[in-house]
Amino acid sequence: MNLSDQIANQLRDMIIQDKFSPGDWIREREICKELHVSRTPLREALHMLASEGLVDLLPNRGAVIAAPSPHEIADMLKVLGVLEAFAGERACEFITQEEINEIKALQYEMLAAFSRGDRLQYFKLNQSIHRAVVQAARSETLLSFHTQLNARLYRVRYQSNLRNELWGSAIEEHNDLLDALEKRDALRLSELLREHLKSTWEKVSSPIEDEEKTGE
Amino acid sequence: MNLSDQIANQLRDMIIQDKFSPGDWIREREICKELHVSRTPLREALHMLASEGLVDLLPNRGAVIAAPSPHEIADMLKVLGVLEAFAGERACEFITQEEINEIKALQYEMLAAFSRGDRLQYFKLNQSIHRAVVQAARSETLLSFHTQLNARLYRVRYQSNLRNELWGSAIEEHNDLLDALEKRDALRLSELLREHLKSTWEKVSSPIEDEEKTGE
DNA sequence: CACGGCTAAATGGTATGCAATCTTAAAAGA
DNA sequence: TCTTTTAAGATTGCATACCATTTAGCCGTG
Repeated sequence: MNLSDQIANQLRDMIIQDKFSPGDWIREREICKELHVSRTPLREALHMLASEGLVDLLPNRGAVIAAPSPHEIADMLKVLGVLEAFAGERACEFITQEEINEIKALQYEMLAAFSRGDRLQYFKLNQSIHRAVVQAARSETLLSFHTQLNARLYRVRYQSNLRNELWGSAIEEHNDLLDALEKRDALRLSELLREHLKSTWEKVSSPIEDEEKTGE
Repeated sequence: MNLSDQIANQLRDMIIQDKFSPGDWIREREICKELHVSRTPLREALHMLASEGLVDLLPNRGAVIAAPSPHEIADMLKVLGVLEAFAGERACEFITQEEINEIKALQYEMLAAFSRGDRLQYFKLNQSIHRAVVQAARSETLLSFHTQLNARLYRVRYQSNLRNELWGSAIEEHNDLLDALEKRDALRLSELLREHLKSTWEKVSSPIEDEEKTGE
């Protein structure tokens, strides 16, 4: 694997894990020292992240971490909802019993994380479940777009998950989701997924409105 | 605008306009001479195209123009259908009369191109109409994914349009589409768009099967 | 005659240097 | 004291040079 790709992955993780905040400047030389690489592969990595929408490239002024507005976030969640709804339909068609069992296992692990109050683990398992459904849809294109959108949304969703009082609310919805999957009820599943994303927006939006007040 | 971006645009156009064929190798130094730029910005551009799926980057072996398999093409068209169906729903909600009139105008120009037997112009107008519908959906995310998918599919669609006997078949479907738009019949429009992409696959798939025989 | 290893040329990967641009801070004038 | 201008410092953008890897051709051997 290329050094550029490795760096891109590292930066993606750093952005997602909040080592950078939206609006933060990325000073090339600084990151170079930190990752012990030269500027060329770093710059290539930044261009990749830019075309994924994770950073904005300003001419002669380098890169800043993308800071999507509430409007843009709502927009992305809408499209994500559409993609997941479609994924759900197809998943009902193609998913194997083993995959369903794996999702069940993830659901139980998520319950465990909830009981322990381990929000990070809960969040990751939550994401894994959604990813598993999309993977069951057997569409590379869908998976790649889903991954792209999730990367852009990851931070904001994680933040809202950390703060929100309703952070365990996905459990009920995921139970229904699993039920629909087992019965291969495509219509209900796709409806559930779309609803699920809508409720995500509600959970996400109130913290965002708080954040708005603290300034850009 | 960055030199890298300019180069990326140029390469995109060259790929789309068939100056490269799928599977072709991109020899960096060669293209550098041709475009009168150095390797650094060219390589940055290639990385961007790679994350858009237009080229594949092989470690230590450079870049090749992506050659999607028939299966992958079908997959992309499916997802494109979903995106356009959603776009249709939203377009019914947000589109203005001016935009509808513009689409009508494009439709008439398409008829003109059809009458003249100008396949290239016909094809471009066809694409413009679809893009106009997506733009009316007022979703940046949707538009960007739609653009990305179209770029990946452009060549294959253009090729099939050139060869196929049924190259004027979109006219009837587009008439229905306009009708649904004017009546703001979201359900029918989204259904039409999905159907339209399905028929695209049928038009695309037979030439591909022919091509398959000539070897990878 | 065929197969395999070796060497050389070509290609991609990375580092660094130089030029252009932007940011800043300080100094001077109003 | 505040504003404006200018100059220095820093940062990015691009080019080139160097290193590693791959590939293809050739020679030698079985």
